[in-house]
Amino acid sequence: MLDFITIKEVKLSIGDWCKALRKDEKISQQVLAEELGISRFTLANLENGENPTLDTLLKVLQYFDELKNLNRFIQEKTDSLSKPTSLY
Amino acid sequence: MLDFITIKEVKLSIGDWCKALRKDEKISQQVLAEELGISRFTLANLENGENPTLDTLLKVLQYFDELKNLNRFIQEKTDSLSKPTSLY
DNA sequence: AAAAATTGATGATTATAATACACAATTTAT
DNA sequence: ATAAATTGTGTATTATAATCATCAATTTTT
Repeated sequence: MLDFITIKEVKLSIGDWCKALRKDEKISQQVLAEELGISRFTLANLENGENPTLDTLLKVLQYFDELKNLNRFIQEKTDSLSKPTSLY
Repeated sequence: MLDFITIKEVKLSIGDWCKALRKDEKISQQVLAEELGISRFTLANLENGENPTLDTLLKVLQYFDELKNLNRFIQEKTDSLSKPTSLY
């Protein structure tokens, strides 16, 4: 391995994702923040890899219709654990 | 569709995932919290679908070596957006 | 190149997540 | 069934995310 990843890196990835989603729809932080009912500062922090609440992240993902995909990803992970031990 | 998902549901999924990861290793909230340097209360809240910080979630995922997978998921999402518009 | 729009960043205040302690309720083990 | 361990939940306090206002810096538009 050696390719271990830090929490900070994941936060930056998440920030990049949120920014890409927003850019893709060509809306400003200002506008999106208003739509989500959060401050522009909070949104900027999320996009810049600061440490927001899970709620803030999920609000953004919900707006861009990414909640279902994420939920599927998570549930698959959970299911693979609760299964009778993948015998092979 | 009609199968839209709420933020609360995703939080519960995330909590279930974290709990499943912990149960899979057969360690208590107490022990895991100490390992992560967070309070047992914070960990319990995460597992019960409350609203933690992203940092708390990522600490748990890091412990169970799930950061790399998550990061890949996120970056794929980001890449698919920054690509030259999937022409079809 | 200038103007306009967008974004990054600061300080002060508010809201809330995190901590610490305790105890009840539940789950697991004997 | 009892005891032990684990987990959920309460209050009080502390740490920090979120808000609000503002201004500088950057990016985009004309």
